[in-house]
Amino acid sequence: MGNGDIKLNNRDRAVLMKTPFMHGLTGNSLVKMLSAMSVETVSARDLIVREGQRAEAFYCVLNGYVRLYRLSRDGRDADIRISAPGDTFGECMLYADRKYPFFAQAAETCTLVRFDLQTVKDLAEEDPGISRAVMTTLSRHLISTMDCVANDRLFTAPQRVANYILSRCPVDGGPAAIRLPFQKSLLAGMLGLAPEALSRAFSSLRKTGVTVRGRIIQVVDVQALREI
Amino acid sequence: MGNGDIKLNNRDRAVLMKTPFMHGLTGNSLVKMLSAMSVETVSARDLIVREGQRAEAFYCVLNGYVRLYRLSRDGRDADIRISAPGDTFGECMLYADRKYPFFAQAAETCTLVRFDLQTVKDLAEEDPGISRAVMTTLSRHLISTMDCVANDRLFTAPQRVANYILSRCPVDGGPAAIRLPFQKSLLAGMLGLAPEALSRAFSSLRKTGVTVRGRIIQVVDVQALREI
DNA sequence: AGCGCGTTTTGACGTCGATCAAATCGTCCA
DNA sequence: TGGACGATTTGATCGACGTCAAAACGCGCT
Repeated sequence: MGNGDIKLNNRDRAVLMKTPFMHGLTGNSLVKMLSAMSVETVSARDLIVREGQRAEAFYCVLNGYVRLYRLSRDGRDADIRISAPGDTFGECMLYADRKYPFFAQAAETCTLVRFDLQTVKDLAEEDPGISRAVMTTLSRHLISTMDCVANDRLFTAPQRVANYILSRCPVDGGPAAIRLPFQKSLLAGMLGLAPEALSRAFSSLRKTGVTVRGRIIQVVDVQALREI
Repeated sequence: MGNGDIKLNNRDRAVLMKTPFMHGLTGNSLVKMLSAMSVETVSARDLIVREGQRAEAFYCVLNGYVRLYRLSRDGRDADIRISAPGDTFGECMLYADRKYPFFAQAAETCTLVRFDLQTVKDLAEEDPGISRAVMTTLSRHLISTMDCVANDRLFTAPQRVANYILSRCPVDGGPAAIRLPFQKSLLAGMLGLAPEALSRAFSSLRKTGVTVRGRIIQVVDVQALREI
């Protein structure tokens, strides 16, 4: 703890500084915040937090992707959220139960910043800027999680995949190509699908002009995807 | 606006005062908060907010139930959350987009308190107690919405119904009876089911000792429900 | 360029839940 | 108490998605 961001490379530092937690911090608050932070590197498949474990920290992803999920008694798992670089997770524990309500697992090698919950909570009492950062982050997460519920309940697999593609496409209506930033199995979990269902959804989108080769997705007509 | 809580009956006032927004407020903040509030009564099926509408307020339910939902292009709707007495909704707009991401509809006649977003936002800057209330509420909503995603993805209809019953049963393991506080169709939407599916889930629970008559649900053995 | 392993795709099949329609139930009112 | 109306249940059918197994692919390695 307390080793600050000294070891961060430029890219990681830039990601961290763009988060609301670090963005507009004044001198003294910044110093204190740095003392509440430490940097961690975890390997693919490592567990970062366990459901039911007492919560003492929340995390910011600098590099890689983290899978938040829950298990059923018979061992099946369901993803709740995928945290990308710049995202935090576990910040909902600042003002709630003491136990994590999910597992967090590194989907690949990840660089994380760990924030001590109690310290940040204390800081938030003094610095409205930090409170604001917490509220902003919580609000966004709440809204995106509500989106997730609505998507699951309203849309079929091909529609959810189309929505995902659209969310990563430039806004114009013409052709586009995107590169998935992670494995398809992770995308499947993110959309609440089995990998096989994701694969079938992609092939059902071929007739709408979607071509998939490895992680590259090409779209003939972005506008047409919207009509699905 | 600004008519305060003068018109509230005792029950409604008690509900309001138990919310984190009003609970520990000091004199001056309390006065200001009161000036940001107004009381509204809405009839069954009235829309309280519309998706896409510019957000200028959030709400606290004092009486009745409010359905937050989204529509698909072809007119189907999906519930995202049911707000019960004591719950707030729309508070995620304090630090996020300006447009509501859902519709809110009174499921029955409701009494609500309307909070002006900008005023509360300004108040939160000065009063850490208010910030704390916002963060507490957002955290709880985020966690319960994550629970919702996990439930949808992990459990079948009968399991979700069993979970709901258990969440409203006294903790001990023996027999119990509960009364649904709303129509079954609302419960169905809450659990992400069609009303017919809820009905079938109830009847599939008969073999586990669950009896339903109108809004009364009787459970022979609470412990047995947990094993489903 | 060829090999080898983990990921993804495809096929076959079963189950769950949505949908539509019709019957029944509950509750409110006169 | 008898209706009447909306809510709920039941039945029949269908489509979407999960699961398991096997084939194909992609990618990194030498």
